[in-house]
Amino acid sequence: MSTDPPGHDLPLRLLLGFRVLVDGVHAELARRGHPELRPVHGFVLQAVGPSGATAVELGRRLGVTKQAAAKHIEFLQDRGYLERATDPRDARRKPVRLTGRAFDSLRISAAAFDELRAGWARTLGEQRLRALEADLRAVTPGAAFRLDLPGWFAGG
Amino acid sequence: MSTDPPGHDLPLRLLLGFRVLVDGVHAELARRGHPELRPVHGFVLQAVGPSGATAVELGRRLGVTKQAAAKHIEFLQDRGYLERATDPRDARRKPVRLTGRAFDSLRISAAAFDELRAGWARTLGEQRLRALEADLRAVTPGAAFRLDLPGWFAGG
DNA sequence: ACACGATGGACAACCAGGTTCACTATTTGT
DNA sequence: ACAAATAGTGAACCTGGTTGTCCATCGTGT
Repeated sequence: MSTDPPGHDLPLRLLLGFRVLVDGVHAELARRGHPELRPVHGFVLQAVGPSGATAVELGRRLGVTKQAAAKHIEFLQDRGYLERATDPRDARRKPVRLTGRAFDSLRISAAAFDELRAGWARTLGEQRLRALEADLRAVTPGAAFRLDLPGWFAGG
Repeated sequence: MSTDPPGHDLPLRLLLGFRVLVDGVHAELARRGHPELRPVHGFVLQAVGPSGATAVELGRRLGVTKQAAAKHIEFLQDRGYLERATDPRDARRKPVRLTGRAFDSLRISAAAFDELRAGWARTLGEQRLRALEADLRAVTPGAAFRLDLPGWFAGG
């Protein structure tokens, strides 16, 4: 009797929205000197954070194994986004830190996300956009971001 | 001067929302006799559709190569979700059709997505949810679903 | 002081999913 | 009739995830 829209439209739109925003940011990143960065790398750099992280910590934050985290570290270190440090208190730990280049990319990302959001605000109105954000927060868990998109999606 | 929320929250919430819905549907699918189906498979079955498809057509609909599509076909055929047919007009084509098992899984998925949507409607109110759907449609392209999530995200 | 368990890092093997390249069979069009 | 386009298949390769294994280092309890 109700004429509710079909439920399958919602997940599609959510994913599409995610892709639109992330693609927009990475187009800007590519323009501004970071063409090698893929969506996944932004999340990794974000997870490393200003205080750095070890492979184990990074894996925990991202919801993947330490080995998977180590592969990302190697990739980003090779390209100048991370640098290794040592921990004088614990010779086992080999924390990585963000380089200037990494901070530069994070600044560009943040600005691009803000600009994209402003575009949505122009389309929807700030009021509606805030409602959208609030509603999404209400129906999603507060949980941290999980990096295992490929495996989750396709079944690793 | 404005105190706009940071733009980076939006993509996270969109992705989280997608995951919540898809995880919910697949939990239900697993309970109802389809534990092997991964998120990606739902999209493949949807893309095959009631009228069937060949590997080339499927690849086009999903935005991946025909070889990638063929791998999905092989997987789903082995598990009884797809069956091969022949085209008497063109011996090159080997279209696949959905089996009864596939239709069963699609019915379960549709019902689960509707139920999940109803849950969101209970939380947000039907009004707000419709606004959310309309707003998402307004800021996302009408484009079809692209299957290349793993490669897109991590850089294949 | 020392042995033992826990922790961090690294390496190898494996699987999934995507890609490109190459090849065969069939159809279509000139 | 023959050449170009199309459908399917297989192989090699890349990435990113996993598990399993091993070694070095730290912390703890006896």
